Amino acid sequence: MTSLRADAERNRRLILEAAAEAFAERGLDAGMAEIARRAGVGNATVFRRFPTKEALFEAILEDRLAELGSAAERAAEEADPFEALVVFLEAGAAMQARDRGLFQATEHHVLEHPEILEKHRCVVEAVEPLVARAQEAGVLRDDVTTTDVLALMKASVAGLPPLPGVREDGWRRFLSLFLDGMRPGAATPLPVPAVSFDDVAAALHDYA
Amino acid sequence: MTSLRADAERNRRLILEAAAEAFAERGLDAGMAEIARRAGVGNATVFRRFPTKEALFEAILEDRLAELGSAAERAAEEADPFEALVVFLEAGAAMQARDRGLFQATEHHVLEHPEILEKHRCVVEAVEPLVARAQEAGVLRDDVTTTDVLALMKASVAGLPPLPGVREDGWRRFLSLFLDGMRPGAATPLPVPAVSFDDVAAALHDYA
DNA sequence: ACCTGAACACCGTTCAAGT
DNA sequence: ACCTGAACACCGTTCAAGT
Repeated sequence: MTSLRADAERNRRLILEAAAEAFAERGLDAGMAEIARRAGVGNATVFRRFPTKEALFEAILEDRLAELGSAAERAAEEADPFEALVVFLEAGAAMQARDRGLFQATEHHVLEHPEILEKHRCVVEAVEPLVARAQEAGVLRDDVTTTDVLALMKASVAGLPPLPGVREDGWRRFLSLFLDGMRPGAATPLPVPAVSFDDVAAALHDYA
Repeated sequence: MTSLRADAERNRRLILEAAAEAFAERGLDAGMAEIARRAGVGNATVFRRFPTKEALFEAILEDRLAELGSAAERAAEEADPFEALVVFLEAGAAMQARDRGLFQATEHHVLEHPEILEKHRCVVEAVEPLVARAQEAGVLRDDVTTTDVLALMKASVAGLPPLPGVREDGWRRFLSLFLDGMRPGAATPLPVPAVSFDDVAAALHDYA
C-alpha cells in the first residue's frame, strides 16, 4: 500500500480508468478481460492489483460515493433550502443515470463491504443537514427521512430502463413528481415506517 | 406446440414451476443447473423445452405480465377512481417485491422479444382506463401518463434493496409519496416530456 | 419422441514461467 | 517486484448415446 513501482502504479491507474468506463457503460456485466484489454495490460495483471472483480468495482464505487458526498456539500451552499435538496438530488440522479455500475451497486452485495458501508454512511451524514434545513424551513414534510430522500433519488432513475434512444434524463420527470409529493402541502400520512441506514446496515450484517 | 407426450408435458410443467421459484428468489442469476435439479430432470431436458435461459424466463414473464393485466382489470371495478389506481399499483408493486425476476425484467433485453412487448402493451392498455378515469374525476393530475404510472410502480419497489431483514413492503412508503405528488393539488410543472410506450418500443427496435 | 451425462465455450480466477 | 499467456473452475449450451 505504501508505494508501488512506477510502472505498476501506472498500470493500476490505467486499470481503474478502464474499469470505471466499462462499469459505467455496461454495469457489472462488464468483463474482466475487456477491462484488461482496455487498460492495455494482461488479464492477470488486473487480478494482481485487485484480488477480485468485486474488489475492483468496490474501489471505483468508493470514489463515486465520495463524489456523491461532495455533491451534497456543494448543494448545502444553495441559499434556498428546498433548492439545495433539488440540486443534490439532480446531481446524484444524473450520476446514476450516467453510470450503470453506480446504479446497480445499491442492489448488490458490495454494500456489505465495511469500507463501502462507511462511505455510504458519510453520504447519509452529508445529506442529513439538507433534509433538516428544508424541514426547519417548512418546505419539506416532517415525516420523510434522509433515507427516504436517497431512496427516491434512486427510484427516480429506476423508473425507466436505460436504453439508447430513450432520453437519458427521463428521471427528471419522476424526481419532479416525487418532489411534489414531498412538499408539506401535499402530505398524506405515510403507511409504513421509514427504513433507517442502521436498519440496512444491520440487515447486511446478518445477511453476511 | 400441439401436444407433448404425457411425460414430457409433466416435465415441462415441473421445469416451469422450478424456474418460477428460482427466478422469483434469486432473479436472473438463478442457474439452469439449479432449475433442472429443482425440477428433478437432467439439465439437457430443460434446454429441450426452452432453447435458451432467456426463453425460459420469457415464458414465465409472459404469465406475470398477464397477471399484471388482470390486476388492472380487477382494480377497474373499484368504485372510487383514485382507489382503483391505488389498488392496481399496490398489487403490481407487491408482485415485483415478491418476484425478483419480474422486477429485473424491466431493465433486461427480454423486453425486446415481440411476445413480451405485446404483453407489455396489453398491460399498458389495461392501465390506461384507470388513468383516464382518475383524470376525468379530477383526482389525478392531467400531465401524468400511463407510462408514468407504471414507471412509478417500479420506482417504488426500486427505492430499497431487497434484503432479508428489511421490511418487504418498504415500497408502500415510496408509493405513498408518489401518490401524494400525483394528486392535482400538489402539481408543479413537469420538467421533461413523458416517454410513451411507443418510444420505448421504437428504442428497443433500433437497439436490436 | 424424449431423456440424459458428458463435452464445449466463455468468463472469473490462479499458476508457472518470464523480465 | 511485476508482468503475462496458459491452465482451471463454473455455468449456459450442445451432442451422442440411451430408452
